Amino acid sequence: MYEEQRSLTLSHSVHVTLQTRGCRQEKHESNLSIRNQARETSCSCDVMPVRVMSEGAGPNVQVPAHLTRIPVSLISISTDCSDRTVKGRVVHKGPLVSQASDDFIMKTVVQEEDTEPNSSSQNVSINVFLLGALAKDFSQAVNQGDVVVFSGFTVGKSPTVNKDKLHHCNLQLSGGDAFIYVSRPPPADPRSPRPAVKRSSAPSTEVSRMNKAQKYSYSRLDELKVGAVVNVFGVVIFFKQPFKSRGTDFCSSLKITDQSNQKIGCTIFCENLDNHPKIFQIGDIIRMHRVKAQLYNDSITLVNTFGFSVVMFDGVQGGAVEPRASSRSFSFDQEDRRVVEELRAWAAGQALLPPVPTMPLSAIQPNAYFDLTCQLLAKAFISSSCTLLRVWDGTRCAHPLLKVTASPNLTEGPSSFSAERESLIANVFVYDNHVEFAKQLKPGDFLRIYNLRAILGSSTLPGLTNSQSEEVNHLALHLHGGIEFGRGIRILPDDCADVQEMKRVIDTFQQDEDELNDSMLLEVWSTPPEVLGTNQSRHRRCGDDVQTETLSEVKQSDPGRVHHVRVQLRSYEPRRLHQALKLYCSKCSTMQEVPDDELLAGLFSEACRDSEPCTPPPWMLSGQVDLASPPRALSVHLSSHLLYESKATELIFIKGSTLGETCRLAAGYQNIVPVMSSGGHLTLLDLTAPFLFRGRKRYYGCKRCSEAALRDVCAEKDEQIDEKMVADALGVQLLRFVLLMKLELQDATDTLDVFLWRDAELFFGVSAEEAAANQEAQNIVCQTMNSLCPPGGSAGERPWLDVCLAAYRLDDTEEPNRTCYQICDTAVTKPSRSEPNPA
DNA sequence: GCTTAGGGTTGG
Repeated sequence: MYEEQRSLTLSHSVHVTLQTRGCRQEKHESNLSIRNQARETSCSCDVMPVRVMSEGAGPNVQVPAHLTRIPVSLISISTDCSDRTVKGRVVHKGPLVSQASDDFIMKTVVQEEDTEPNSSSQNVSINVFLLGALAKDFSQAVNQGDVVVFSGFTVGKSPTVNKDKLHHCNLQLSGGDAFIYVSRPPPADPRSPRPAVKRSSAPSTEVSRMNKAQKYSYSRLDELKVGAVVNVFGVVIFFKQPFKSRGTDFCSSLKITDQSNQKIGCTIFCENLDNHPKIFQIGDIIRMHRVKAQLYNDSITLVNTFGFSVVMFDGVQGGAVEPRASSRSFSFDQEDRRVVEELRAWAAGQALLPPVPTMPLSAIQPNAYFDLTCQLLAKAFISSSCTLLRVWDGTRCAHPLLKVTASPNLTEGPSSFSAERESLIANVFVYDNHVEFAKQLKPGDFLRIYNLRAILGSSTLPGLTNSQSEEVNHLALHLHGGIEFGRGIRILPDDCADVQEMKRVIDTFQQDEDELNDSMLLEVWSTPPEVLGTNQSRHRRCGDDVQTETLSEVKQSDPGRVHHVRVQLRSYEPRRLHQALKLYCSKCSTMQEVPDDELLAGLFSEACRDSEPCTPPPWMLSGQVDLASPPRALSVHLSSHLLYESKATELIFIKGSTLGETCRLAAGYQNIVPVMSSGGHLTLLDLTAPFLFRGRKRYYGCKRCSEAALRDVCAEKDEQIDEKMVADALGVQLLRFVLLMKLELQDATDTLDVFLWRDAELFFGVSAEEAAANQEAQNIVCQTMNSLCPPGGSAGERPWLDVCLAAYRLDDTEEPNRTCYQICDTAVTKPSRSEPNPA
């Protein structure tokens, strides 16, 4: 046991940095840098989106270190391209096309040169579209034949793949996050076949002359001309969640208005859901670039065209103006802020409020239609056209809510909750097309469900038993099939204001709820992650050569590998430390709860009850200790063997003490073994209780693997009596304290549930045994979790972590294909002030 | 390859 622990704490292939900068900060910084960009363009090359690097030369512009290159052949629609670069030679440079005044577009083709020799040319040549000022810049600064590195791009499906036989995707660059790095051979090389670009190390001779940050001009909704490609702002007065069209794309349908009072329908087709506007509610403000005005039924509608981008803003007056973009790169400046605030002020005076209000569960009325912001706790299969979502928002509905019990094997998430929590849970039946969407929802997700209907009575509900038919006056919620009235479900980000508000309510409730979490956890973890604990997988350690991957990439990989990820901790279970402590038997690989003091106190008082005289074994010396309050006698037994070695008091067997008394005695003696009389013999207590107390530490034995009996402990004179020696003598298989937590990791691409178990001690820098016994160790664990996931904090307040994950398949006959993940070789290091922020 | 949708007074 100790050797294993030692090997854990001495494992030093550690890979964690706790970056001190959170998302929220990052957002502000990035806004700041965009503003700086406008201000500093004349004096600094650092902020120019097209930069020239001289290969192998001095202190030149460099591609920021946090960006990693992705081979062109690996690019797909689903690739997460944040922090990715693409490198290639410019093999074609198209003309600079002016779309509108001061808005340009340009196509170039780059070819990757240093890829696998057997890659086909189709895989390594890719179309790149440059939009806005970047296009103009590129046309001036870059020549055919130059090697360029792109970052801050988005990936789209190439519509010309059959014609040009190039890569099936294209790259699109526009706005503040997109950068192009141009590298040229060092000027010292006289044999360069291409015209030498004069360049010294001084940035003032930058080849690119950066224009001012792109200025977009926006059309009012009453001045749209059929056929024109325009940029617009508007207030959303109707919207549908994106739905699958009969064509290749998802379609978002919405209607917007502005100060002109024109109401304009908009249709957005995008194959990738991420590129659709993130509209949360009516009243949100939308900014669209490059939409085309078309005529339909004598009215103008707006449809997205090439280079389309959309950004949403909350419409509430006085709130922060935070862009909610649907593309990695977008522009945003003070001018945008001003327009948003003007629209907010104007809309506040209009009757644009939703016809269907968003309301908490506490406000819903029978038969009403409403939007609900809630957290998903569990979902259950009802039928192929109906799924049950069990949700709550922390408020109590004024009407009794229908209780639904779904079969645990058809349920994702806990199949039951505490009575208190059950009384707050609303059952939402979602039908037809929403069933498909509901598949991607995970317990814990924050949702907004649009156009829900509250209905009394259960007689017609699917999947309910007769015993529930008496609940005729109970409310159930229904999300009917179809997309009319904006019916649908949306996952809300954690940092959304409404979610934050709801979390505050939920947290208050959760603090009162406690012991039941444990049974929930056991349900979630029906299989403890023991597989990794075996020696055969010990070699799966991480190495420095492992590249950082996104969570979505990790999920797509086969198990059996180690991954490096950069993630935030979205949530974790259990919230209380004592529930994370478990007892683990390394012999039979089972895990069990640590019994609580109430249970133990009962066992001790039970053990006191049998007061019939008993014969101690012959090797024992017996005596009595008289207690004053309450007045009674404890029998004390010592080993005669140890007495002979002058170590008699180093191991004391005690009979008749309460749990509290045993603990107090343990503070003064090295080893206390509680015993009891049973059938005229002295025996150990049931192994649910600790068989040994040493100071504040308690040691437990495995009921399954122990053959416990009272036997003498034979220690040599200078030998220390420890728990291992006592356990060996008594035939007890020692259980080891372990920490077991389930962490929900998150990055831009996905979320992933992982266990923290095998290397939990390394992670916290604390042994589980210490955490079970001493407050300081407990504080370290709690403080660590609080710093990684501040209670009530938004995503922006959570640090980014570099974590090593082992993916493995469960050796479980019930779920043979379930892949599990565990954090390994990862230690949390305290953020140091001197640590520089990455660029 | 250049479409797809184009809100509409609401079930289980």
